[in-house]
Amino acid sequence: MNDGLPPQMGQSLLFLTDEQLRKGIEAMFFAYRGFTADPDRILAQKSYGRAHHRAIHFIHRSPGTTVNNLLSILGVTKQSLNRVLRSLIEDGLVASTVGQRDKRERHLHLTAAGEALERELSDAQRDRMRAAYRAAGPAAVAGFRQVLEAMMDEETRHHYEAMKDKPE
Amino acid sequence: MNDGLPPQMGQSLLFLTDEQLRKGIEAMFFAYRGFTADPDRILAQKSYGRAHHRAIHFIHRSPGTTVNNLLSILGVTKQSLNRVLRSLIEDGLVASTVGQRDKRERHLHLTAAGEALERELSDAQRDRMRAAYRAAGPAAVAGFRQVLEAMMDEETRHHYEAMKDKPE
DNA sequence: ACAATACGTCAGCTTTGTTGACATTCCAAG
DNA sequence: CTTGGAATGTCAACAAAGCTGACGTATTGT
Repeated sequence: MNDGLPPQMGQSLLFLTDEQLRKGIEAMFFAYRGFTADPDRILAQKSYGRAHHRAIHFIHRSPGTTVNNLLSILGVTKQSLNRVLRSLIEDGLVASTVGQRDKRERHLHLTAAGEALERELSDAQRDRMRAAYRAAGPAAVAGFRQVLEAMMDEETRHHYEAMKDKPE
Repeated sequence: MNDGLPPQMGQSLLFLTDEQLRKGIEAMFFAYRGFTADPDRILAQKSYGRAHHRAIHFIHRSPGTTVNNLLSILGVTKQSLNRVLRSLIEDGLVASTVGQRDKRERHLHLTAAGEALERELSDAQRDRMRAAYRAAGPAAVAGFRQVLEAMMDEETRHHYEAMKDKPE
């Protein structure tokens, strides 16, 4: 339990040592690779990338979302998103419809084919997540989420909270 | 507490619902942005990228490591790593010395300037990590680490475990 | 009428990943 | 001892996906 740390250090602060923080940083780096590995394999077969996955995920989560809204969630430029979106629309995975109230807006939806790919990707990602959750147990999962939420940028956390409690 | 889930579901498995898994997936995505944001800002000023940060981090952790070893830790191709390494060597942040036993190998070390940048980057990253840890508390941090470790690939976890307990 | 907004696009650049080809070095089989 | 294959690392060229900047168009709202 003792990591060779100064015994005069308050016992309750041992988890804030540089050593503990470094382990957390490396865990984050290595875990993120695992987190993306399974979807990446599926995407590579279809010559898509992670950018496509992100767009598909959030269009699925917020059907009818506008380009601008997606932009601020993903935190990329419109030129960058547009490249991805264009290929998804051309391939018939995403439908873009002109807004009724405001005709400048485009509302984005997944087509049946888009939903199918979304399910394939999220199934793969959830499988790994489920295995990790099951191995770690409910208390660990609660801590996991707490730390991740505390790690987000202020603005990012707003996006996260906003879609946190949407019904499936 | 009840998320609108079927009441006949075992109480202990509520954390494994698709809904909970999706929240974890999104938390992971958003948190990783925060995780890299501070170092990214520093790196941009010096016209380096995340790849440079990763190389610097692991050379700092394992001084004298070979290119091949670094390769398997980072999980990229040697050509990709080489480009990054070359610029770091040209800029005098990394020293590459021919192996004594095996002259094919190059042993990598950080120079004084390299150590200085490493410290600047890891200080920035640790600050955010520390704030998150402090906000979440020691129990949450333990759970955080447990879930991340369970999320890694088998081979990746070996790399993680191997450098987990090295002295600073 | 006019400024602001939402979206799309063109051009060009950077980072960071990829494959392919190649030089050097080591080691082991013949 | 030589020689051929494996291992290590480098150079070249290409692709994905991010970026900035400029511009066009349609629509909205003042």
